[in-house]
Amino acid sequence: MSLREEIISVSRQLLLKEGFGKISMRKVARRADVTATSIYLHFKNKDELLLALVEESILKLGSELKAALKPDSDPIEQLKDLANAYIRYALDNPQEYEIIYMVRPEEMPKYPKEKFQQIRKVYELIAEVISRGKEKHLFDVDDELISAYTLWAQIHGVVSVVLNKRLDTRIPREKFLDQAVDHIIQGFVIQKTPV
Amino acid sequence: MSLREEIISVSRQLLLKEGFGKISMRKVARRADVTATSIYLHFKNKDELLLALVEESILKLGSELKAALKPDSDPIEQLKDLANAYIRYALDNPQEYEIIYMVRPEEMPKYPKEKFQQIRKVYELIAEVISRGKEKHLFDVDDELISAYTLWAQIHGVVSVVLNKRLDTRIPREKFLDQAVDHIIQGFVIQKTPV
DNA sequence: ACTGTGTACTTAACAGTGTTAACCTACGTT
DNA sequence: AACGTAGGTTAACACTGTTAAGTACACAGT
Repeated sequence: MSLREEIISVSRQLLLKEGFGKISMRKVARRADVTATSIYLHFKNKDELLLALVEESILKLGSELKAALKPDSDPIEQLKDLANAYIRYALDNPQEYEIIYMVRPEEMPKYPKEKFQQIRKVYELIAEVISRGKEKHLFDVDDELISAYTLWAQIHGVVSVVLNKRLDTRIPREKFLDQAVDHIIQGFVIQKTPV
Repeated sequence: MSLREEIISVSRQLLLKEGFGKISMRKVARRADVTATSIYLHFKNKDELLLALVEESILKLGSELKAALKPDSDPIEQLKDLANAYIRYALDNPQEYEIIYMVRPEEMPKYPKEKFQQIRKVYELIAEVISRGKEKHLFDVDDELISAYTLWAQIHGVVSVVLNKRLDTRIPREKFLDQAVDHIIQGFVIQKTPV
């Protein structure tokens, strides 16, 4: 294993054990049995190191979503499965999820798009499901890519409130999550009032 | 002005100018013309200082929402106004908004509830609108408090994606926000298919 | 008038942070 | 044999949050 890989592996361990906020160059270096400055031979700075972890986490999230997508279900069920898989991943792997949104390198705006093509693939996965539902006249959407982002954002918000411990203590977490998913999905489907 | 107030005021200035991540005890102290240790006479630690700023921001957000609520509109319109006011506040005051969600004191779980009663009032503002809509058979909700949290969470997610610059460059921001609000509101209303 | 108490502040220090400049050393190529 | 370079090192800079100990001063009780 190259030192670069070793550094990432050690950083990952630290991420899982203590969260991304407690990753420090010196701590990583110590566990990789090198000096802190050596890391700079393989990563431009700390942001780039963390970004490597972000990429890994996005990939993992993407594969979880892909695994949750049953190809024969109807689009509404598929969307629900995707939402629940997303929530499950986030709550089961809070550290790995958080780093995706919490790390914001300074140069983010002008960051090479290639780095984010993996995340686009995830969006397109959602967009496809929405497209299929639109064809079947199940979903009431205008632009499916925008809708995919909207769906993602809404679920992220729900997850984020739970992870940030901002949920009212009176509200049971599971009930909140279930009801949130219902509302979110309902925002996309065309509803037919049973006459 | 007491030193405590002066410290908060200076911290606020720093928050607005550089964001919450760049607030440091020594920087605050320097601008308040005292030493860093003096801050500890008025705040238990940095988290408590930041929490004071969080409270201020929540209060401000709350009053913006209250101002946006036209008492004579129908609940659907009211909900839309609240959502848009929320988004406007967050995008116009990113630093003040971010600190609300980004600061997570270690002892958050067991944090005194009183501190968060202001934010509860905001939730209850939303919950009331939802309740009124429920009475008028406009909204399809189970528990209105949970729905209020859900709505909040969804909007936060949408805002957060924009603020974190995670929005696809192909997607125009305004269109995304409009469509997101539409979807979110639609998730709450009972739709009647025009026969 | 003298002593004591408490408040509000300071200085000095600890243990850590990201990052850079300068240096060293071993290996592969010419 | 000489050179260049890849991959590491040490030392240092300028920060960070936080604590222990010390100081200066106002006010109260005797």
